Amino acid sequence: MEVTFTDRELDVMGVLWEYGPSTVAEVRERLPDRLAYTTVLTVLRTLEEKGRVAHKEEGKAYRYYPLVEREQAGKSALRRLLRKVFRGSPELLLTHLVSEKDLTADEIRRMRKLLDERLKEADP
Amino acid sequence: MEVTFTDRELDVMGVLWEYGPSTVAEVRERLPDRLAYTTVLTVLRTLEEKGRVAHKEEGKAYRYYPLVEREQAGKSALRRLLRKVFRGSPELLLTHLVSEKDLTADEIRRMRKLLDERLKEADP
DNA sequence: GCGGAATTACTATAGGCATCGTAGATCGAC
DNA sequence: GTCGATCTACGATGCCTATAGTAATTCCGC
Repeated sequence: MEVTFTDRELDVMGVLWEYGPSTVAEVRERLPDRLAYTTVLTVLRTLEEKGRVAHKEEGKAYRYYPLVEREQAGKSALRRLLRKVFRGSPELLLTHLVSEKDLTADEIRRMRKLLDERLKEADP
Repeated sequence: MEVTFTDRELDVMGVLWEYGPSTVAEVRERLPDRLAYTTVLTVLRTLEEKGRVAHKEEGKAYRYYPLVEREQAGKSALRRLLRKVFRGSPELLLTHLVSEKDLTADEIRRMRKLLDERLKEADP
C-alpha cells in the first residue's frame, strides 16, 4: 500500500516524527509557517481520517501521534520518484543526488561505505 | 525556481522525455492509463500555460515538446524529498534507496563507482 | 466542393487541498 | 458556581486537479 501525503500533511507529519506525539498547539508552534490554530487542527483531523495518525485525550486537549513511520513514507516517496522521474534507475537517481551542491567528501565516503556493506551482505 | 508537476502531468512529461516531441494522439497511446483524447489535450494545454511544454503546428495537429528537462524535474523533486522526508540527509536517503529489494549487486557496484569518481573530482 | 474523421477550443463537474471563522464544550482559577 | 482561556466540531470558501463532453475547425480523399 502506497503511503502518500500532501505538502501540508508532510509538514505536520515531519513535526510528529521529529518531536514525537504533540498537541495541536505544539504542532502549530513547530511548523515552518504561521497557520491558524484551526488550520492545523483540520490537517490533523484529515490525517486521522486517513489513518495516518491517531490521538489520545490529555486533559481537554488531544495528543496526536503518528501511525506511519518516516521510513514507510520515505520508501513510498522514493519508489514513486524512482518510477515516475528516473525511469526506475537508482543509478540515475544517485547521479542527481551527488550532483547536488555541497556534499562533503566525508558524506560521500560514508555513502560509499554504506554501499560496501550492502554488497557484503548480498554477496558473501 | 522549483519545477513541480502533478501526478498526471508527470505521466505526460514522462512520455515526452522518453519518446521526444509527440502529438496528443501519440501521448495518449503511450500513457499508462486509457484517458479520453480531450483529457490528454487538456493536460498538455495546462502544461503549456505553465510554461513546461510548447508546441509547433504540424498539419492540422500540434506536436508538443518539453521545455523542462528530466534533469531539472529530477533535481527539484529530489530536493523536495530530501528536505521534507529525509531531514536533508542524503545518507538517510541512500539508505532507503539501497534497502529497496530489487537492487542487483551489479547496480550497487556501479553506484559505488559513481561515488568514487565523484570523490576523485572533489578531492584530487 | 463535400463528407467524414481527426483535431483543437471551450466549458463543465466532481473531488481534493489549504485555509480559516464561528459555535459550542471544557477545564482551571477564583 | 462562574468567567475566561483554550480546545474541538462543523462548515465554508477559493483554488487546483482530473476527467471529459460538445462545438467548431481543418484536412484528406473522392
